[in-house]
Amino acid sequence: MPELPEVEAYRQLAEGALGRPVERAVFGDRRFARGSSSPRHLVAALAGVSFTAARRHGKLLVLDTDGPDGAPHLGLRFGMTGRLLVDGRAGVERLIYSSEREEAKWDRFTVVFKDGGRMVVRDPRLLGGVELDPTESALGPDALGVTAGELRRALEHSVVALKARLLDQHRLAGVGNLIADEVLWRASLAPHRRSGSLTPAELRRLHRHLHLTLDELIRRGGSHLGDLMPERRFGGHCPRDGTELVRSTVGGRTSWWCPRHQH
DNA sequence: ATTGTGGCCTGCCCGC
DNA sequence: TGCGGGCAGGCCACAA
Repeated sequence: MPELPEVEAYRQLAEGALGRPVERAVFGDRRFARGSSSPRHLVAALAGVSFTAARRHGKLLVLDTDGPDGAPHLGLRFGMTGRLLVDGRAGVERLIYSSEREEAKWDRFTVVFKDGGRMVVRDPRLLGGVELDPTESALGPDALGVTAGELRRALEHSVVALKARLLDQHRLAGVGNLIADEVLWRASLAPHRRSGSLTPAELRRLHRHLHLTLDELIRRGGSHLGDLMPERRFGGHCPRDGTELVRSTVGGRTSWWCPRHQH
């Protein structure tokens, strides 16, 4: 599913859409419009502009424009099944939980450029969305560049489950369910640990593994390519010590973890 | 303010 | 072969 590594791949793909005047934008499904702007307003704001930068903040992809009225920013979210295509090329090949099929009705939002090319958000389940001028300040620091101090501030003074905090995009942006399980497993921390209970050593360990894991998954090419992923099922075993994994719901999400080495 | 819960959305897989 | 139910989780509205 699109977590930080996939959206980073989408961002790089979207760089191929920069500097190309937009002829028109089209909603394949009006429900894909998010935020306070109507689909009509969003489409009108994009006509004639060119994208000037493709930025990623957590799982949010932002395309800046050279538009006149304060240069509108286009926010793209991909939910768990959304893909980005530029001129027919996909940002990632395989997307777990989504479908490989090509259905015209899944093209929820399309930007047609004056050169004839196009950028498409394809999302079978409509869990993503397109928003004009998304409120980036509502997001926590990006997980890829988060400092140890920022991570500590995102987690301290809270009795909420550690994993729930890691998934809270307002505190830390970019970690989704699969990566949360992978990072906690690598850092030997139980998902239900109270967020504020981590010792300085555990915080350092978590910070180190967060960066190592994200770097590795970006290199491998997807959030579903972690070492824990193949065992995230009934009867699955810990790749480190062979213990049968436990499944529980933490922070409202299905969580798999090793009862022997994660504390 | 913080925190937890349910709903949205629909492809896919399973059992009957 | 079709059908119903359960499942997946990012995000948001809502309640306590």
